[in-house]
Amino acid sequence: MPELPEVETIRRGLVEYLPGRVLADVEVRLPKLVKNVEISAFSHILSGQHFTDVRRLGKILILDFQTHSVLVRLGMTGQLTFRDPEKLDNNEFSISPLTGLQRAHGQFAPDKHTHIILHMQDNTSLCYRDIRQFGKWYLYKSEHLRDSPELNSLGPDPFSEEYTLASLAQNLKKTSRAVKIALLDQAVVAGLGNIYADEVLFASCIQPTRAAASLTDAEIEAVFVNIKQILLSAIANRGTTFSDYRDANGEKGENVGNLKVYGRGGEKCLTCGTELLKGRIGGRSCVWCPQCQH
DNA sequence: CCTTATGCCTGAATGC
DNA sequence: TGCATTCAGGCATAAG
Repeated sequence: MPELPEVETIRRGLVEYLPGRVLADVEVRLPKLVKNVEISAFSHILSGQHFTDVRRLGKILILDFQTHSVLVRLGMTGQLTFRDPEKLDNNEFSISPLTGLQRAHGQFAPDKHTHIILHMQDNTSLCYRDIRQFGKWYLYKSEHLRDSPELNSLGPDPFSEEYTLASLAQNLKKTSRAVKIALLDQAVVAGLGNIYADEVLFASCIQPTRAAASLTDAEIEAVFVNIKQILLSAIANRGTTFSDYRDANGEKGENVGNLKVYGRGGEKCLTCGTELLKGRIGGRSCVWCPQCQH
């Protein structure tokens, strides 16, 4: 599921391809994904404009055009890939010798899960594929982007100047919610999802059920530092792929092997050997070490 | 203000 | 083999 490191990896891929390219036609096959404007306006406004930049805030990807910006929330299974027909080999998919399954080689051919295609004048395209259709797209005039509810409701991005120990401490100390749930709240800090929230709490030796307001200053500082370190490390590994996540080139990330707790419920803690517990906190699955985390 | 529940979705995994 | 059920979860929204 795309959290900050996955979205950042997609962004870094797209920024190599998109700026300067001109949109010829916008093909929206599943109109409900575009949330704040009619499809006709969405297509009409964007057609003919060129990409100026690709940015990210938290888990939100921002596609900048000359007069407008598009916000993309990838939800659970959203994929944004760049497609260049001139670079397609004829063997776009191959059969994995290990699994017998079709394995992507870089680019995705549009299929029944491809819901939005931005066609460029040079015949390349940006394909949005989303199996579970939890993704959301928004269109804003550039000057209104900062006032959008989607960006306005975000807390500090961990790699922005707004992300400080003081801001994190303030946001954690004012809520009695479980710290795990608080870390998933995009208004507290923007970018963590279930994978990295579990990883941050393990690295910080904090039980996920603890009330956020009960954390000591030292624990908050550990969380503050570990958020940045764990996300940076995940970005260096090009994100975590469990099933659906792919980068702008359709490639998987390599960060699964870097995870200490997420996806390892019932296995042994890599630090102390205790069996990792798996439970539900606030409706979300959660894995932690009962020995290492207090 | 808070917490909990629900709906949106498909596909993989599981149970009978 | 097939059919029904459960689970995965980001996020908005409603209810308690």
